[in-house]
Amino acid sequence: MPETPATPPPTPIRLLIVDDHPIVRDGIRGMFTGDPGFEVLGEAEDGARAVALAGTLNPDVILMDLRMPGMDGVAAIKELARAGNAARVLVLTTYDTDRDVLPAVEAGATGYLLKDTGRDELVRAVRTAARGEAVLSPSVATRLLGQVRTPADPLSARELEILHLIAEGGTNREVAARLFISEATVKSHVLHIYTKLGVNDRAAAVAAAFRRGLLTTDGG
Amino acid sequence: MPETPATPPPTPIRLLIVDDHPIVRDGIRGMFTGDPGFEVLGEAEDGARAVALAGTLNPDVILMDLRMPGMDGVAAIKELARAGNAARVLVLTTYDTDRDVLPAVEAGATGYLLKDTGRDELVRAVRTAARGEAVLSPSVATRLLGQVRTPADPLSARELEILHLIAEGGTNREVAARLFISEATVKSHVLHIYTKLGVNDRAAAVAAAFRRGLLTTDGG
DNA sequence: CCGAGAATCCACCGAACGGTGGATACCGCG
DNA sequence: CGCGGTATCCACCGTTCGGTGGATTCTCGG
Repeated sequence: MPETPATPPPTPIRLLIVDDHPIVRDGIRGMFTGDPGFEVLGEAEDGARAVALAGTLNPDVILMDLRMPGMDGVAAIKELARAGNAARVLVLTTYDTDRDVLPAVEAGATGYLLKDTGRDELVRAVRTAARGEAVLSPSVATRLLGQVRTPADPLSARELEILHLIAEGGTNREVAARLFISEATVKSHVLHIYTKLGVNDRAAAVAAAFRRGLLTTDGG
Repeated sequence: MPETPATPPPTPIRLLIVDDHPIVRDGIRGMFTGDPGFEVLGEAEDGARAVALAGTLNPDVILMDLRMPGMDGVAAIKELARAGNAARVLVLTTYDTDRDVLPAVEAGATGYLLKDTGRDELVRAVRTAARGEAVLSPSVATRLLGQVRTPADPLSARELEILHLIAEGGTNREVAARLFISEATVKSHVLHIYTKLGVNDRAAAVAAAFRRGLLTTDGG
């Protein structure tokens, strides 16, 4: 079957891959290598390296992890915006907790996907992001909808500090002694924590905190 | 400098890659492709597929994720042992909670690594595992040492049930009404939970449960 | 300047918790 | 059969928690 006159091949979408895990970087690169619609410009293992490379290489889309040592993904997204870099940032990460999703979206990410995304879906998502259109994984979309309905108040530094001590089993009295404040003050903070997390007791507060990424299994 | 008479090239270590995330499978494969010391025989996205392929392909080492839909990694390791398959299983996963590490090790895994393992370390680990020697990431080794010192008692089904209700903020009285038992019974279970988790109050119990994988952020 | 939020603090009081020291019944295993 | 673990249940009591309804001071942004 004769073809219509050949049109020039479209300019490939140029990618930068940012992830602290070598396996993941290799996996992502492997998904796009060999596809003429994409060109992998380079890789970075943290946010600072990503910002530097983006300034040099001018990618169309940056596939960005969030939790990385040194400068994390959110900080990098902010820095890219501050520097006026035109690249679209597509977050690709394991975590869909509130603590991860919202800051990234607020920082300016064009998309947010989880690492269980299949190859075809990822390719489509990168194309969508390159056009400047938003792309969200279903669980992230659900979580954002939830946020629109019931916006969560962030805990203050002091409240977070007290939440950690509560999770270790500290009574209000022990927490007070630890922080050199009165037990009444601790109770005030505790009640504020409950209000913000929408719970009524310590156990539920701790659970909600884990689910929101405020407390983590690696103690940090 | 003249070389000694050439010895035949060593037989490559034959690998099977098992992970439900396409990105990760690609990444792992990319790490070994092109290295003449290894041959990637195939890939599987869950435990059942892994067992079937291992029976057909007879790999030397299986790189196995644990949390997968359908048959998970631990069940697959057990099934491989039951079938007398000689392949060494090197667990490669994101999670190092007690709930993940111990069952895998008990099921017969030769090694346990986390996905932040770099390429060189992973290659070394695969070689080690192929020789039948154990290989553990530092955090997993630490956790196993902790288990040897203070073996953890598993929570009974009832205790787990109550733990979930506590994490939702249920008082002992509410939990009792929910389960059609007396408040005294709930308190007995609660105290047993504390003893087994090594804590003294509900909040610490919930935190410990999340850290051990007994409670998870996806409600399951 | 004003208002909101964060941090600090108080008193009071009923509810709930944690600890103690028991008890019985059932099941599975050696 | 005996033992250990699980599930169920009790009474008592001191401690802690959660709720209520305040208060003051400081900082920051509009």
